[in-house]
Amino acid sequence: MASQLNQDEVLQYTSIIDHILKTSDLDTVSRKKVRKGLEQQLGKDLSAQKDAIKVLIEERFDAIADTLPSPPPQSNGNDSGPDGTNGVKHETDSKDSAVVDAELEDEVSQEIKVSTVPSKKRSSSMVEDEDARLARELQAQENQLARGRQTRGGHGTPKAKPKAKPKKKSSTKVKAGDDSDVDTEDSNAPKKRKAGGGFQKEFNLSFALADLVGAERMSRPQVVKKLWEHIKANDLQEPTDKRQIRCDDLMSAVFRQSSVNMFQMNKLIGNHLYPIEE
DNA sequence: AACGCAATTGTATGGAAGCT
DNA sequence: AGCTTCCATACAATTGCGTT
Repeated sequence: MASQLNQDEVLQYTSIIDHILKTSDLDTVSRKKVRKGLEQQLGKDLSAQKDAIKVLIEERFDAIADTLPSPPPQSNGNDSGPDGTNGVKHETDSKDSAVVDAELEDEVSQEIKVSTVPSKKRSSSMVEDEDARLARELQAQENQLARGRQTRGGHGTPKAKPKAKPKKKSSTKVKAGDDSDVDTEDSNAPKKRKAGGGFQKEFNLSFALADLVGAERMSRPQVVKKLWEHIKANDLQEPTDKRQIRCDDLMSAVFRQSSVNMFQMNKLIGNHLYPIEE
């Protein structure tokens, strides 16, 4: 098969392909789509020249991608570290929510561009692009690590809370404990994920937090548990609203606030958990 | 009295979509 | 049609308040 393209065809197809690519989203467009568009424009079936056209499309893709403004330097990229632990709030507070939203969106879209190495869309020929992407990804990760305090995904996860999911764990969850026991024999069931997921993952604790809970390494739930032990032992709950926790010296060192909301506490804990590197 | 929900994050899994 | 890849979602522990 694979009849080649003659000079005229190359010129003709190139201009059409260029047009299609320029009017499409390069992140989502596929060879197939371009070929279909080309067939549509020409009004004929090009399956006989599929291979040649495929090569041509990839060439044009590269060429056009090169002419586009290079991917946002992302200078800071992640740095917008929103919850920069303490004091950070003012940063978002001072901005219009609209502005913040826009920035957020921008950030997300950038991140998506970087991370979604659309291998299935771009296919094999874009290896160089892929390398560049990987390099940027690594760079971004390094930046994050360098910044030290990360809530580890705390702020970054673009899809972290896109939609308030209809979490209805409730009943199943309540009995999860004994469920898992029974699980062993009753394995014909959809086989839940074996315990040992994210909740069991241990983290290195910051000095302040380690001081507070009395251990240098713990999983998140364990930290929460210890914190509550500490809170109750010292009677740190606000009598009027028990969800409010008054911070004593040890806790102030961690949360840098005089009082903290129960849920906020969980959030802030993330700032003091660091991945354990082998 | 019992259950649902709120917040946090990492992992597993099922489904969907695209490509060959 | 089969394979690959990506995305969305459930779930794990913890507590206290609110609702039914």
